[in-house]
Amino acid sequence: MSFEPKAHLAELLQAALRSVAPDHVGTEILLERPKLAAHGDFASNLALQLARPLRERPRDIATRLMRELPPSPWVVAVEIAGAGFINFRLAAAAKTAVVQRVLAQGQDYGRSRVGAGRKTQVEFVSANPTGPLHVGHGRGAAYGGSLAALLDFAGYAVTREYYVNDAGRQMDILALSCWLRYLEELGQTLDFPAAAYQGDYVLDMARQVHAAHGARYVHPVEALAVAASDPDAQLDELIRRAKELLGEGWHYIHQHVLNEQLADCRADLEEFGVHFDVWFSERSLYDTGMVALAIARLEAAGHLYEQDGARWFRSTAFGDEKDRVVQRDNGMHTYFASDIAYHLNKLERGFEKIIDIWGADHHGYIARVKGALTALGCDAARLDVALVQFVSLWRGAERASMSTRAGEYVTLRQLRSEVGADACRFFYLLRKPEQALDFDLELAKSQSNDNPVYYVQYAHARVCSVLQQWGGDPATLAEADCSLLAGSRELALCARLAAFPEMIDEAAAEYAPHAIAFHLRETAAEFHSYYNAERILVDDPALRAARLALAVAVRRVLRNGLTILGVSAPESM
RNA sequence: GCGCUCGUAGCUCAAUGGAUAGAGUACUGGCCUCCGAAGCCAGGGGUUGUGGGUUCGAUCCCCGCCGAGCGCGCCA
Repeated sequence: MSFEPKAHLAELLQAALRSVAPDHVGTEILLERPKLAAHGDFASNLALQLARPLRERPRDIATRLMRELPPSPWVVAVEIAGAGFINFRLAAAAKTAVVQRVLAQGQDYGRSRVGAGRKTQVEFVSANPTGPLHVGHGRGAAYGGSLAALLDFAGYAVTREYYVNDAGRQMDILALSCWLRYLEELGQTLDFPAAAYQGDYVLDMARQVHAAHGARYVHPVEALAVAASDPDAQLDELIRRAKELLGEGWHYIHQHVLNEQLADCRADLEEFGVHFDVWFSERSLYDTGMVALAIARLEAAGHLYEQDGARWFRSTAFGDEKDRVVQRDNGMHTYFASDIAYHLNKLERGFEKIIDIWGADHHGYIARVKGALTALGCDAARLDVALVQFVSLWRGAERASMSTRAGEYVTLRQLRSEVGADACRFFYLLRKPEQALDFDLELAKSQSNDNPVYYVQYAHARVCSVLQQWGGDPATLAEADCSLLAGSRELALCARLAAFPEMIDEAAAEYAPHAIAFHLRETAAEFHSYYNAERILVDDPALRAARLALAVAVRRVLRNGLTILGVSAPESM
């Protein structure tokens, strides 16, 4: 039986609407599950919505709608309440049928087709491969990974992509840092620039180069004596000389540090349960001429101009605050230029929707990227940018430093090892992305035992434990007579299970995986409550089977939800 | 100064424009001879920063103000 109460009620209301207000059949039929049991199993505000267009009192409209509702064996009562809500009470069988539905659909329960297989790309993390990921990246990883899984579950054809910034100055600085450490490692004395990367991982990479190639890349440090007007200029000059001195060797070191950092980053994310389908190289955009092509297209369309020796994109024509440089006076393209090419490339790959997940500090970028797409004749509405607010890390009352350059920050690895991957992901996802997050390490560590994730996992493990105790074959539960589930807690649980697919659709539409975390916590709470109030393994075989079926359905929903969140569903803990 | 995001219980956070704003945590008091007490039950806790506006109805939408974070580079 594939009967679904919500869809059924919507049909009944649609029929009544056709009869009562034929001119307004397009009115959206909304059905919600009331918070209060006194308001029935479903409520519709249809009469309230019609009040204005019909110029009639909501309660009068509700009365007429109610009179025109086709009779249904699944509905036992219809009431008008409050300002004009129509409240429905369902027959018990209509409520408990969800249990068999969950058992039959298994890991696909909750999966929907709203995405209609539309090609969708989620690009996230995309951190510069210049050092270990920190807790801020962790939030982006948790959010992006779960959002991608959520959209996949909702029927979109999702590609998970990481944009590798392997073409920029930051990579040059890392390569330089590695080489300077290498020279130190070989006994040379030099002033390691304060603006270079200080972290120990740079030293590790330098030792690898040493071990593999000995003194092959040694050059006299006298050539590196640079008069420092300012730190940035000093670095640029050092990079220039390093390239000159090393020749091909520079490319080797550059590639080496890139490979090392990417491998480290990928392993880190995989251990966090976050997988990417595509690692897209920024450099490839230059190598294949895509950047030049994109800029040429903007030029041809008349959106570029020269000023102060640089080439500018007139982004103010598309709502940006100021025009933006795409090519510097030294001939180098800006990061923005490759980003234009990248987004153009994304659309050319046939994605109907591209979702960028950025740190909140990049919000000023949205207008210029969308502007560039519009200027290129693309539909900028196909790009959605989801901003993730910052994570500030605290050790008790003390704020932890988060400087990548200085190498002083808490890494995602540290966080995972201290708090655990499951707890980390759940903690990240327990708030919506636009909310700033204070992550107190002391708190996360000391409270890891009553972290909400254990609450949900515990409910899952409990069901497993009961099944083990029972010892029967869960497959036989498909024949259980679920109409025996008549208790208020049992019916509440059934309603909770039935709401899972509805929640999935809403969460997907709003890019809000945190809604899953909250829903699972509520599901677990109702199960714990039920478990304490009633015994599942009762003597009566029929009732026992019905309760076991309900428990297995709860376990299934918990497992399906946790899977989307990237959190494990342990059988014991 | 301008722009983006945010402001909800002591603390951390929820709530497609809907009915009496909800959880967790902390605090107080109960529940294991009974399927896992990482659990359950009960209790107090709020002028949703503030002042207006829109309407049948606003935590949500609009405007002002206060406060916090971020951005405003030929860096990424």
